[in-house]
Amino acid sequence: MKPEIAFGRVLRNYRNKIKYSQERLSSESGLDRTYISLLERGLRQPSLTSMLNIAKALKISPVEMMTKIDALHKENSKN
Amino acid sequence: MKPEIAFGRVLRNYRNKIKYSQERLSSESGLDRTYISLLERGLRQPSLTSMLNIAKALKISPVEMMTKIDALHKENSKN
DNA sequence: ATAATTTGCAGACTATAGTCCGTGGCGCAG
DNA sequence: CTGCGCCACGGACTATAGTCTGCAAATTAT
Repeated sequence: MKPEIAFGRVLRNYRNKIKYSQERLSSESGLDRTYISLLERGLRQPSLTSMLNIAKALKISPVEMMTKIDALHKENSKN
Repeated sequence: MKPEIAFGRVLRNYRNKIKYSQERLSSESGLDRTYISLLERGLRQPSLTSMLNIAKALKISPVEMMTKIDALHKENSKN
């Protein structure tokens, strides 16, 4: 699976888990709300610092986040 | 420490460990030679896919790489 | 049913990621 | 000294990350 798609799914999963709106996550992470939307839909991929800011806003470690991304990323075609 | 600096140090460390030149790493990762140089000096930060490509070229997992980056990143001022 | 919250999306924009050319410096082998 | 591998660095360029405004559709709540 493409990295942007994997990242988008992981992002949306964690955001739903803590019941944040995109807007709330936006203000916590310092990134634009519409950009969060683009990320979740896999239409953009983040830079390193954006990843770190988002992980912090989601209250997870960047390592945990990368673990999930990598797992999805390595998947062959399925989903 | 700023994410770009942390990433640059981790990158150079791993590249030296496997004794690749920047040019070799460039061709393995599909990224430009001069861009690798910029990354190592902390003048640029990578996107997610660039990180994944570089980790693969360095023959390490993205999770391991992120672990090191995060450790350096969390350091307060020292170095 | 309707009000409020949330999200998708478009367009136009600025900042930066990433490429491609080259040059010159440094260390080291021949 | 000369060549060679490796790297820092420059300028100019294209692609994409990230912002901002605003509106419409969908959800959820009342």
